[in-house]
Amino acid sequence: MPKRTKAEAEATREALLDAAEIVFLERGVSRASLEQIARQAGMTRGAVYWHFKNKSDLFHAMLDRVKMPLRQLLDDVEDPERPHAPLTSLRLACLHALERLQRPRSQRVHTILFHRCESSGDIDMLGLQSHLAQECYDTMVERLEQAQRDGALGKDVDPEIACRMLMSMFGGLMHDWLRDPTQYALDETGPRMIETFFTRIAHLPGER
Amino acid sequence: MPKRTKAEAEATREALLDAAEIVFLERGVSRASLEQIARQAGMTRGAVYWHFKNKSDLFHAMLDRVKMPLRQLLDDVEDPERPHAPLTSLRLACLHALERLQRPRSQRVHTILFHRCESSGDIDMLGLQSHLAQECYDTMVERLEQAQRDGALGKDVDPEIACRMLMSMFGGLMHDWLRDPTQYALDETGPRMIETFFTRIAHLPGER
DNA sequence: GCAAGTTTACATTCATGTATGTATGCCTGT
DNA sequence: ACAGGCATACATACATGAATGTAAACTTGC
Repeated sequence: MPKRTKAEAEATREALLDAAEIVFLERGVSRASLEQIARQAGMTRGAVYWHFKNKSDLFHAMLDRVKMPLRQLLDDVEDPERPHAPLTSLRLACLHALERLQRPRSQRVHTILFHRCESSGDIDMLGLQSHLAQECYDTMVERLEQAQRDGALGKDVDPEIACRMLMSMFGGLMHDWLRDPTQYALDETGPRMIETFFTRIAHLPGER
Repeated sequence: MPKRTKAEAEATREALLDAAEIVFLERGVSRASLEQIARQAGMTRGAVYWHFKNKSDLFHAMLDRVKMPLRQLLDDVEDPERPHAPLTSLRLACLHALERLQRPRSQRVHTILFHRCESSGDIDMLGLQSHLAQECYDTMVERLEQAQRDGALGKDVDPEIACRMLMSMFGGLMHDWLRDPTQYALDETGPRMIETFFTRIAHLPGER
């Protein structure tokens, strides 16, 4: 029964993306065939090739549905009326990101990114990740330097090093937890890690 | 000119593993064909199938050449005559691991593990990683609990949380740096991150 | 009726595994 | 010590299957 209405066509496009998430997740991106994805969505490969140029295009379209730059995370937690201290902003943004990560779609896609795909040739995970990381680094280091000027950072804590620590810790946390979400409760352990990091990196009461 | 001496056969086996590292690295594990690996080693697929059961077997053999459990790292830095404080042991082990990571073979293989392979079906990265991580967690948490009993840990620092933080940070550091080793000098930034972590997680002078 | 959306059919490529060929190293008996 | 004989260490050839991309057919909204 080909040729649906325009809205139905858009629905099959979404169904194909949903299917891609499922199949990529359980078979891995490279072993997943477009045939399997199409069947998962109740379609045939023809539908895939109509909506997407090829597997790589489908993959990137899937990513676009969950993209969320740090900038936006910060905007979400920042109130233009009463701005937070820079460390507070970063901390809240991290907590917010943790919450989002647990949303089913976000969790699926990030699991795929970390554990179910390899960077090579037509996908180029590295360029994508590097770009994201650079942007993240720039905005974070900015806040941390401000925090230092405010005297909010521990005296021997270098902003750039703290920035790398936070990025590595957060990325590593995602990596570890997504590998096996049953090993610990992210919504308990995650926040405690974030809290401990910011508490300890900050200028402590009693510290000279 | 087939049929080499026993020593030569072992040499071709090593050559095949070297070739696998190179081809896996630049093409990704799934896109790498045994043909390409064999040619990289100056052999044919026959040689590969003689020495290894299939690609998965070859892959695991490649991993076996760089395996280094945390236990061994700790043994390397610990002097049975004069044992270190637990936090010192962990710190030294981390630094030692960073050094090893920069060795060409280790760097290549870990880059493959983090960025050039996907967990699915006959490879099962997840089981492998989970096992490693669990072992790592257990031995680290042990030391951190000892550190806490010694009063060496900051008063609001939970050993299990600190353990996850360190593991995530270290794993994230590897992940980030291996993605693009030119972005920063690991032998500068790495140690400074480790130092900052242990300094700040430890009980600080002046802390109540 | 025309074009959007989807199916079916087909041609091509490519990796895998296996089976077979083959020359050489190694060993054993004498 | 050396002459078979056998297992080793590969190379080559082939059969198979699976995935891709494209072209053509079909079906329905507008």
